[in-house]
Amino acid sequence: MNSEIILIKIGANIKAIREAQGMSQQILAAKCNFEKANMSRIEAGRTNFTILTLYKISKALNIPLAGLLELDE
Amino acid sequence: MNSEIILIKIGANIKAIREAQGMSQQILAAKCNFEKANMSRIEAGRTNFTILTLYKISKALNIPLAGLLELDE
DNA sequence: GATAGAGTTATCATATATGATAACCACTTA
DNA sequence: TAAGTGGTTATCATATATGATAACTCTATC
Repeated sequence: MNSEIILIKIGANIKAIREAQGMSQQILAAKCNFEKANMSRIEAGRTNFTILTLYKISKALNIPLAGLLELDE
Repeated sequence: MNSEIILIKIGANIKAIREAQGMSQQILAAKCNFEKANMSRIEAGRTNFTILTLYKISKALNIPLAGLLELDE
């Protein structure tokens, strides 16, 4: 699996979990203390984000860190 | 749990898994295509590394991505 | 058709990850 | 003692993440 795909898959995971909670990108971004545009970038797999950004998101979604990285590799 | 601790814990996870496989930092770094000094930085929690770096390490250790992020949060 | 909410994209400045190199310490072994 | 292995730390240039802003589309609702 190449790099682009990894980021796209993880972004899709985040989006799916967010939507399952009925939360908007706007709100999720706010809980993470950044702008919705940045969340869009992450969910689309358009940035190779860091562990701490992943952590902020996991906290905001109230799920364990590892829960965002299911890739069926 | 604060940011510093997160990175230190994940670094410790990587180190523990690497050692369980009897692999040196040198070798693991080589499998990831970077220098041992960078692996040392990661294992010590001294850098907020990216998803793709995590992915390289998970591939090199032959474990799923999520396996590196167990934090008992 | 005007307003508002949700999401996307482009752009920018700034901070920091990345990859590399080199110097260093500790330990082992020839 | 010297050489090799494993790991750490500092430093550097370059690439890119981050956070913010603004402009835009689309959809729904008033």
